[in-house]
Amino acid sequence: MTRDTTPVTEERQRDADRSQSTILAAARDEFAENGLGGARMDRIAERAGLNKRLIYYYFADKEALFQAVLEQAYRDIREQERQLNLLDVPPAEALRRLVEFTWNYYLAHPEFMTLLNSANLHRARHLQGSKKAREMNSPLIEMLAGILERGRKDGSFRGGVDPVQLYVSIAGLSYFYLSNNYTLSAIFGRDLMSTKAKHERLAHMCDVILGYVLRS
Amino acid sequence: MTRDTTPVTEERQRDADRSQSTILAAARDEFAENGLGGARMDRIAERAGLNKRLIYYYFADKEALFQAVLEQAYRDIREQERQLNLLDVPPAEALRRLVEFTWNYYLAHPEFMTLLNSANLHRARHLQGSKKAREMNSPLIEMLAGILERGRKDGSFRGGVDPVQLYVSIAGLSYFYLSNNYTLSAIFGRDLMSTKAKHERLAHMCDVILGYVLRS
Amino acid sequence: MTRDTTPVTEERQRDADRSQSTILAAARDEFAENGLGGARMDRIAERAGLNKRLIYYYFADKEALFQAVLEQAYRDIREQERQLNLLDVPPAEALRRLVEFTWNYYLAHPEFMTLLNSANLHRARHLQGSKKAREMNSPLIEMLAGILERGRKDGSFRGGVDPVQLYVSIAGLSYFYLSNNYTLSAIFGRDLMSTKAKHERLAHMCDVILGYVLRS
Amino acid sequence: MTRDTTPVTEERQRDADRSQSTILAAARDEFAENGLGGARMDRIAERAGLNKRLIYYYFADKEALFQAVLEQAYRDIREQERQLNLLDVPPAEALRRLVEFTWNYYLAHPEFMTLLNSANLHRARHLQGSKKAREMNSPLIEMLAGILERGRKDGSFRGGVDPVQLYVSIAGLSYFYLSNNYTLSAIFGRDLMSTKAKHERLAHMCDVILGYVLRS
DNA sequence: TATGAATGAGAATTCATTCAT
DNA sequence: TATGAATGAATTCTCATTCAT
Repeated sequence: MTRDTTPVTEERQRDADRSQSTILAAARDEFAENGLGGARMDRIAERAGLNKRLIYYYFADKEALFQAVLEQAYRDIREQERQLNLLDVPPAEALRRLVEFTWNYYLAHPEFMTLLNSANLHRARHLQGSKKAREMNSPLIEMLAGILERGRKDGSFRGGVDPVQLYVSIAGLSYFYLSNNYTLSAIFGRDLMSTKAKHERLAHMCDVILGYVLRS
Repeated sequence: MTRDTTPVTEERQRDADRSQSTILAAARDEFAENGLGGARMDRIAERAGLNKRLIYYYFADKEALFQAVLEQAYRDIREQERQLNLLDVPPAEALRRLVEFTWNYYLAHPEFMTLLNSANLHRARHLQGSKKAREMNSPLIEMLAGILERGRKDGSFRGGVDPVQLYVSIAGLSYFYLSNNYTLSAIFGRDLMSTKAKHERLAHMCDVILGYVLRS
Repeated sequence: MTRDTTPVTEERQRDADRSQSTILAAARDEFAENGLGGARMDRIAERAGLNKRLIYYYFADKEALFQAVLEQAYRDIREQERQLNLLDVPPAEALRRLVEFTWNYYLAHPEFMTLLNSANLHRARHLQGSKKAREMNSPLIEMLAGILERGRKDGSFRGGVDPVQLYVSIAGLSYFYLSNNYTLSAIFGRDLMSTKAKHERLAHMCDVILGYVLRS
Repeated sequence: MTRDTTPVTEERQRDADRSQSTILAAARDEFAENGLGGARMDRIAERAGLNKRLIYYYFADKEALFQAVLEQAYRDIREQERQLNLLDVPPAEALRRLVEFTWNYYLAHPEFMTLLNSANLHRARHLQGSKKAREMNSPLIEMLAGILERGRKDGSFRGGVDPVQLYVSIAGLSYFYLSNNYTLSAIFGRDLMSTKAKHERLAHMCDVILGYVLRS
């Protein structure tokens, strides 16, 4: 009997897990494209290919779903960040790689930026509720601190650089360009997303960060 | 007769104009607080202290109202930017003032950032329709170009700096910090909006920009 | 003084009359195109090139305006009908002309049919209120009675034909074809409004009416 | 298990079907009484005893609902027409029955006329969209063609009668009288819907049609 | 006579959510 | 676990009508 039911249960569990992450992925896309206010539960169900009612089976309501999506998004980026290994790389090169990583992550995950915007529009109340806020702290801060320390020690970097400030600056340089690329393109009348433009932006950002950090 | 009718006409005109800009201001606040999807026409009317129907009398629909708000927001910031006179200021100091101006504008007008986010969430389609997109080009670009030129000439600045890239970077440094301050505060567990934190951020940004631009 | 004001008053009166009939014409078109429920006071004002408020100056409300339009429409058709002089025409030819007149009137005034439909949709309550209902009686009834009498006397027409019934039949033969021409065209898959089709219809209707009335 | 689920599914299906046709019937009445522009979705829901939202669950919008009502109305009349069996009836009698059928159908289904009027007010655009327009072709046309053929063969009917024209005429004779009965009654000052008046009309129409068709 | 501004009631449609199975 | 049917409360937008001049 046990043998009989156990696999069934497991299978069900697997189905349940799959449904749940299908919903999460669909919701992420919908929220990313339309914001929290513009997202539609109907469309999420449709994207997921599942019944709308099922969403409510797994998530209390739209808000809870958004919070889950947000947490998942943080888990994803932190996971990627943890893969970055810059311990053996010379400080300047390490910084350059870090800038590049941030840029590429936003490029590959534009939804992360819109989710972040939505979260902040709502004053991050979805994070307040989450006990995991602290877990969301980026491992990049630690990494940056290490790099800065190494650079300062070998005399190539200036001292007194706050890794948190630098982290925010690195992110901001990519973020503003990519998140506002539609309005910026319209205003400047040039395509900011062409291959050439993207190369130039990345080069500029590296110059800025290194120009700031390198001891002259 | 003339005396009688003229003021009447003017007052009417003034009423219409006043109603329209009252609506615009109310809409700006509502859109800024809730995004395009989360904004409520009812609330806009309520904020404006005017009949909801009147909004539709002056603006075709929610979208058109949003577009009008956006255009107004750009007019406002460009107006402020034009006031900045940095011609007589030494290049390095001029750059510092420019960073400071940007920072202070965002601080004083947080709604500008959320409006920008909303506009980009919708792929700037409200700008595409606007013939004024080009008028929205920032005078800061020209100003920056002049400053960079002066700095290069007097030997204090490095050459080859693209004013557009630099403009985007200056904006991005403030923008990311302020626009995402809720999530960042939650994650870092510190208040990014304290007076001290704000001072530190401004100092850091000036360091970054000048560190990059100054010839070592 | 009298001399001075009189012409002014007359001119004003003329303006007033003109405005009123401009409104009536605009309203007739709007009601004809959209029915009573679908007509829009805004559009009527726009069509008339006059301020919406003015409509209310001359007509109590939408209903009263519709009633005025209806009365005008009846006045118009009765006026035209009165022009028909068939006294000197041989009975059979007179009937043929009458059929032709009806057909041509509907062709030239499709709005008359839609107005009639609207009036009947509302159970002719706009006519009930009108003291003029009786004035709306068609002179064609009398005319028809005369023709039938002449035909019966000269032995060419059958006796016992009710002029009212015949009037309704003559009208009905044109009306159904023209009023429902869109659905009929769609269903039959042929264009009922081509020149050829119209000729055929007219010939058919004459055949029907004369076939019925002529003594065999 | 099978026993358990089958009826469930069926009942669900039946509920959905029932809701849908309840809505259709309610909508038909509302549209018939008020026209497309005058009909109210609220009232349709109320008439149906169902939630207004449900209407939108099954029908895209008011227009689509109207189209569905129209198609249903055509299905209904065509269904009734198909029941008419006039093959074994002598031609003259067959024609008489056809006139009578048409008359009685309109009498019993006055909503059909107002729906038709609404459809034509809107230039039959609801039919254009419907692939079924052709299916709506009346079987009466074929029937009429057969009757005319039989009558011509046995020498009682004249030749050269177009069944489509005759069909339109038969319909028109009833339609005009019944559809416009309110205005006609007001104008003539007599009740066109009294039993006597209706008898007289039917007799007249038969006389007209047979008078036209019968060889003298 | 004429008009632009303003409004309250209402109408279509939408949306998150729940029911019943 | 999964789903189609159903709903109440909004929400955007419309419309006839009135105000003030």
